[in-house]
Amino acid sequence: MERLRAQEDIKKGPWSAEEDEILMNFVKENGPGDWSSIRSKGLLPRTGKSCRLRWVNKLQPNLKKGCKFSAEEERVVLELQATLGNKWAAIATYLPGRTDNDVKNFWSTRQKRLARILRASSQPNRAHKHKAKATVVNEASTLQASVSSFNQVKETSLQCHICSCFWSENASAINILPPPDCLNMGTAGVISGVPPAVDEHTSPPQLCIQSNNHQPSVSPPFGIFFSTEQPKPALNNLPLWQENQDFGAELGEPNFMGALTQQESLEVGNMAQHNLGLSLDELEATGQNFGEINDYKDKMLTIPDTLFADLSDDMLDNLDAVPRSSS
DNA sequence: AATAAACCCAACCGCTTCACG
DNA sequence: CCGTGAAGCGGTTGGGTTTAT
Repeated sequence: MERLRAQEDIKKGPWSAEEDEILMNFVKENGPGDWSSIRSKGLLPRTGKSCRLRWVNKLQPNLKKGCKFSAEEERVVLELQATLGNKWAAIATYLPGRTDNDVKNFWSTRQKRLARILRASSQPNRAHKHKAKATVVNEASTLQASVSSFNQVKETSLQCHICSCFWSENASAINILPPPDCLNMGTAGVISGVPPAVDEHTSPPQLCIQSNNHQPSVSPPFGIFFSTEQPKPALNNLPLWQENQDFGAELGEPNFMGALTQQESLEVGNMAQHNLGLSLDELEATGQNFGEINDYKDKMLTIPDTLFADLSDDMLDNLDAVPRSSS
């Protein structure tokens, strides 16, 4: 009975300014901890859990309030999410002024947005269907070659079509970030960079390479992640991100991937990765339409026509969400 | 101007981990 | 060891705000 009454005394819902002030004063005097004593001392009718959350997410100093994630923050979130998974608290430690809740909300919103854009871009355009193969082969091999050489030269410069690469050695992952202003065929960006000073105790060793002659108009994330444990990093041998594995479901055909061979699944999945990995904010800000971006992505991957031979019309309609050459 | 859709984010819930008696 | 409570974390929800139609 006592417990029941105690539960009824617990206040929920939005915090008032007065409650915030009481909590701030408590932390000022006692430090951020012993949250449950706030209620047991009768200071606030809130659970310790609620008090802690309020402090962590809203009241603690140095929080970035009311400003959107920057492109750099976005890049960090995407890179770390790919490496760490949904470890929001861990990811937030790399983003000063951001909480795990911030990162979580950012990611969640972004995923919804991607899903919406994916749907929106799925409008049927049969004229472009089945035309993926012709112009893309060379670019795919270019990327492949670049990845291989990058593996070997690491710290020196190299020529390729990719303008921005991120190499997280401890995570056994390389993130390739090709901004669309490198789209022009034949444009070779000189990539050079040196490993930044790294405190191995506070941050994972990371080599960040930026283009010398390109300031990406659409900054990362736009990436392919793969394990360096793969003996030969090749486009058709990349492990999929989880969201790629889920892509079949996104297409409205849960068994889509299952209908394909593993090799085909990998290719489609990585193609989808491109689609899902766009930096939407900046992409939209540039005013570029998705057709252009999709054209670009076409140049990065080869999708054999045979892939589509056995798919239903509905599935093909959905696949229009995936980049396809307009030529 | 009205309405719907999308976005944003505060706060809750449930689960796991950890510390302590 | 075991039980219990606190703290921490990730998932989810709901409501307010902004943007698009």
